[in-house]
Amino acid sequence: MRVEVLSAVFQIREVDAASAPMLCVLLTRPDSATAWSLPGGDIADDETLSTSARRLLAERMDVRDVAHLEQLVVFSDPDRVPTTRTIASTYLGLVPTDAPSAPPGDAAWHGVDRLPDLTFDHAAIIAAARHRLAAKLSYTNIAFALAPARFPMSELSEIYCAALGYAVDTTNLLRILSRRSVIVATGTVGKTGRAGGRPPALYAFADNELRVTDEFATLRPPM
Amino acid sequence: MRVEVLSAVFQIREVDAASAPMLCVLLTRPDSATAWSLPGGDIADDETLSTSARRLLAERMDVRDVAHLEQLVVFSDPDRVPTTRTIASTYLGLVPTDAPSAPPGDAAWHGVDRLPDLTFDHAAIIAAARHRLAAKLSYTNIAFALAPARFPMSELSEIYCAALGYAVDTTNLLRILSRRSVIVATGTVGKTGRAGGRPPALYAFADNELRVTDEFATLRPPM
DNA sequence: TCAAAAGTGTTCGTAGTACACCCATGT
DNA sequence: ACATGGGTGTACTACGAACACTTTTGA
Repeated sequence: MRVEVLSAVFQIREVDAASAPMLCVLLTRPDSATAWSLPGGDIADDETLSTSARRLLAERMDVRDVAHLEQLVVFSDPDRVPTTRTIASTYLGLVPTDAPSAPPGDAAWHGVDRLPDLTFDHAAIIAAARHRLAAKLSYTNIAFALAPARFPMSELSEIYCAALGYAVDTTNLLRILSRRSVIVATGTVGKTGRAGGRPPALYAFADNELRVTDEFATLRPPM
Repeated sequence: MRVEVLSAVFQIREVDAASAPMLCVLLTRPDSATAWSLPGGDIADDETLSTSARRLLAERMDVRDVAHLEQLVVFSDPDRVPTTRTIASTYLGLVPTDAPSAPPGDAAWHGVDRLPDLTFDHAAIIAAARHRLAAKLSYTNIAFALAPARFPMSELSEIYCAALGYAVDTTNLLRILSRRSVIVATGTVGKTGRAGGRPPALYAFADNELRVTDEFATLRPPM
């Protein structure tokens, strides 16, 4: 029985200059296989699953700027890998937009809406990761791990839009995240765009660690 | 390397007649060990982790009425079990109040606020399970797995109170769960209590499967 | 001075909390 | 009748959605 670690690592990237930035996932295709796979590998004897996931991403994918990493469910169907019984402990990883990332030759970032053929149940793992990310965007500060250190609100809005799959109102996003003390104004301003326009104020996330910001939508404790 | 399955199984039980019902967890102490443990064991070759968890609970604990079972995080610290490297895939299980449960001699239900000494990291697993349960009570119909088939609102209120650890307003609970179509009135009425009082209407959960009822507290999709 | 982008303010709806008050039953 | 518990109704609050309007810049 094998135990493997698989990571769905996301980054918001500009796929082409014309269109809006997109949520992308890191995939690898060793030995020029036909289908792409999630990066991962076997756990070592002296490491936890999460350190193993981080090590494998650094060693094999040269990805060292994973700002957030969390466990997804374990995939344990006896037949998920035909050859040997393999239990996959899966992870969601997030890389900020300003982190350099030059994946090796056999790896590449793929827009989540244009995924190629994937091995085994890796498509389901990516779907679970997307779902988890979308859910946590609404009640935690998880976007800190996708955003650059400083950013104008319009850019943050694009990040949310790419991760959620639908437009969000930049105005209200600022109000919500400010009220919850998720983001703070830095006092600095950015550069105005190519076609003129008011220079934007720059914001930053208050924390660099996951924090639940809206714990009880309902049934909150008295007082 | 061993892979074990451990389950934190909860049931709301009347510990003593005088006090309010309490959230209890099923523990076992084989061979009269000093510390108690969560039920579990090794996975078989042809089963998934969840079927393994269900099988082990039925075989060893004679618990067959697990209405809801879901994965918690995997505990993978190399030293969590001193003797052999053991990765624990943990589960949260819920048993309705009206399910018969006569655990075998080496097992017993323990109130979560009066836990005995526990082996290894089992206390942390129970804490994670409680946390998950409390969170899901506020945005899913997960209480279906704790409540009996039919119940007066006062009883459901006690269940929520026991699981959350604080009082909930029965009146508002009815309104919230009705609006979300989590519970429905059955049209029947229960028996009045020992000291008189109006006989309560009986309600039932609309579904017997986990459903997210309040997906987006905020940032909901447009329209 | 005009277009483009950013920021402010206002209105509206709705969900949830708290709590007072009314109803039905056994003793 | 009255105590006991169940149920209904009604403010009140707060948060978020939508959108109009104002401000600041480059061309």
